[in-house]
Amino acid sequence: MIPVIPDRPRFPTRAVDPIPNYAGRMGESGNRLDGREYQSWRAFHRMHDQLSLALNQHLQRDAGISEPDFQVLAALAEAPGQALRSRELREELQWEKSRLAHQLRRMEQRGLVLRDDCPEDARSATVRITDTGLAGVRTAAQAHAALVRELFFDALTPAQLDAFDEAGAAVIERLRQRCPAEAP
Amino acid sequence: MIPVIPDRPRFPTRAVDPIPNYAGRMGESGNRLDGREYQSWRAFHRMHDQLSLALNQHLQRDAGISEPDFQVLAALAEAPGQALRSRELREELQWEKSRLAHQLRRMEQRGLVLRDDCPEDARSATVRITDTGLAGVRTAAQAHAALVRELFFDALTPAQLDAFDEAGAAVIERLRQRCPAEAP
DNA sequence: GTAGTCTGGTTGACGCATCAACCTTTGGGA
DNA sequence: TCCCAAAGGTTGATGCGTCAACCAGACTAC
Repeated sequence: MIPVIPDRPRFPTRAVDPIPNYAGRMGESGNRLDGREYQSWRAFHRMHDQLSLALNQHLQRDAGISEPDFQVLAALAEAPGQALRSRELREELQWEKSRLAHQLRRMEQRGLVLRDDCPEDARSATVRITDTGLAGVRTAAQAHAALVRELFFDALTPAQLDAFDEAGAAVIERLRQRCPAEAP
Repeated sequence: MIPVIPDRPRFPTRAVDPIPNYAGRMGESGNRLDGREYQSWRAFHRMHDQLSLALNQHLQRDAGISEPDFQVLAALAEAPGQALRSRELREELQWEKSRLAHQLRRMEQRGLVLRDDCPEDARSATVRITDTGLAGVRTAAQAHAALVRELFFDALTPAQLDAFDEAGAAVIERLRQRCPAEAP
C-alpha cells in the first residue's frame, strides 16, 4: 500500500517554480535534468511502453498468450526435458520468486504448464510445459520474433545497436553497483 | 481475460527443436532472432525493468509516491494554474484514457489531486494538484532527478546517449508507421 | 540429535495497465 | 428540431508485479 505523504515542513506559499529540481524550464545547474535529458528519458519510456504494448497485443491475437507467458514457455521449451525446477526458471528469467509463483499459478490454471514434485528436494517443484503450452509457444514464436525484428532491430543501424548494447550493459552494471539489493 | 490457445492443427510429435523460430540454438536463417539479437533484447528489458524498479522504490521511500503518481503530479505542477483538463493531461502523458481515470481516482482518494467541474465542457473535469500533492512532488523531484542521472545518464557516454536517442526515435517512428492504431 | 538458520516456495493485499462496455454531452446535419 | 455520431470520461473485470508475511524442508553447529 502506498503511504500518504510523510510529515514535513510546509513550503512558503509564494509563487516559485513548482518543481524546482526535476526538469524545470530553467536551464542551469544542479541535479535538475536539462531539457535534452528530459526528452531522452521520456523517449526511452515511450519506446519501451509502446513496443511492449504492440508485442503483447500481437501475441495475444496470434496465440492467446501474453509476453510473460511467452517468456516462461520459451524457457521451458528450450530446457532439457522441457522442464525446469522453479529455481532454475527463476534464474533464467531473472524474476522475483513471488512473481514467478503468481505467473505459474495463472498458467497452470489455463493448462499451459503443470507442476509436480521434485524428487531431489521436497520443497521444490518441477515445472513442465504441457502440449497446450508447447502449441502456444510454437504458434507465437515465429511471428513474435518477426515482429521484434521488424519493430526493433530493423529500425536500428548496426552502430546504434552496438551503442544500445553498451549503454544497456553500462546501466545494468551501474545498477548492480549502486542498488545491489534491488538488482539481484 | 486471456483466451485459451486457439484451435489449430497439432504438430507431429517427433522430437524437433521445440521453438524453431524464436531464438533457437541453431545459427542460421529466417525470422529467428540470432544469439546476439536475443541477448540485446533481453538486456534491453532487464535494463528497463531494473531501472524502473529502483526508481519506484526510491520514490516510494523518499516521498511516498509511485512513478505514475510522480508523472501526473509533475505535469500538473508545471501547468499554468497548476491544473489541467483530463484531456490535456492525457496528451501530455500520452496515456490511455482509462489508465488516467483509474490513476486519478486513486490519487484523489489519497488527497494528491482533486477534480472539479469544467466550465467550458460539462463532460470534462479540471484536475488540480493539492498542497499535499505539491509537497509530495517537491520532496521527490530532486532525489528523483539525481537518481535518473546517476543510474542512466552518468552511465552513458555522450556518443551512447546520442545513439540511444536516435534509436529511440527510429523505433517510435517505426511503431507509428506499422501499428498506427496501437501507438496513438 | 536438537536448535537455529537458510532456502525454496506460496499467499494475500494492493497498485498498475489494458480492454470492453457504458454514460453523458457536444456538435452537426437532415 | 430532432437525431445521431463523435468525444470526454467512468467502471468492472482481469492479468501483471511488488511487498511482506508465512510455511516447510534442508543444512549447520553444537
